[in-house]
Amino acid sequence: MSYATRQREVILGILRQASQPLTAQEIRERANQNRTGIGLATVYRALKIFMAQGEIAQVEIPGTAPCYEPTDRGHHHHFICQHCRQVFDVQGCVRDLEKLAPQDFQVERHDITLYGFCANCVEGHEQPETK
Amino acid sequence: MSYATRQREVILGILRQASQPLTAQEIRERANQNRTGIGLATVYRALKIFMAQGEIAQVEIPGTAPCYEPTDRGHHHHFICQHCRQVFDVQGCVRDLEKLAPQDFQVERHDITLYGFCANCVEGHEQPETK
DNA sequence: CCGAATACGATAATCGATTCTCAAATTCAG
DNA sequence: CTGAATTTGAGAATCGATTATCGTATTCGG
Repeated sequence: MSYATRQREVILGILRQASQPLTAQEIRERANQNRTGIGLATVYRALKIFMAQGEIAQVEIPGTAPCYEPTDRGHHHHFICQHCRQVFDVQGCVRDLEKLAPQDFQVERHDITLYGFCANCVEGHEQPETK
Repeated sequence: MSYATRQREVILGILRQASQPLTAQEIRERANQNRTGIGLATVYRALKIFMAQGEIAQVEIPGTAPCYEPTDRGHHHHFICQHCRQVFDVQGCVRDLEKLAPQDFQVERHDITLYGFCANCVEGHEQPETK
């Protein structure tokens, strides 16, 4: 009912090798760096299939196009660099988040997004400590 | 350089009276419930002006159109009902969020978004405790 | 009150993300 | 290998959010 194709392998491979969530565009660009053209439509078709299979998940970051990442990375959150706009994975979490919601509300899940400057962009922006 | 108009008063009033952040569409709908037509373009023009003045801020929620809320509500976060899709303000916060980021990263701000069912929608969905 | 500056409303235009279309290419069961 | 089912790529089409256009209406200093 579904064929295994070179393109889908490439797309899934790119997502797995990436250290950050990627947008559909970024996936296409990386796919085309090496081999021949993979169409954007194909990327979206593959993403839809992989999401249906639970292989990957969409990460929606305000102000950025939706990103995708493998689901096998466990519970984590994201850091967005205000300078280079890259999205980084952040391990770890905090407890007691559910307690923030009003009592009658039922919290199913949560997202934490940190904004700031990544290691590469810290220099020159908002110097951390002019020690 | 900028005229005070009935429309802008209405728009700002709606945002201030609302208990939740509102989308441009929602603002227009509420404005038109009572009086005569306020165009969507006018809503966007007013929002842009109020944001430039620091009166209101944009709240970007993945999967929802951008919302707007007054800036005088202090530090808080948001809860999105997975059923009715409404956005609720959540008071309070957690500490030590900065510690989640890698050491070389500089955290400037953060967003916490809770997802689940609001008080009105809990019944019938994922019953909390079939006690 | 007058008139220039500014804002309005309706709608068309734009924008970025995503989906659709369709002929050609690929996959894979037999 | 063969052919039916599926997928692909390129570009057109669509979608929702936002912005631009433009003739008319409103604001407000003098």
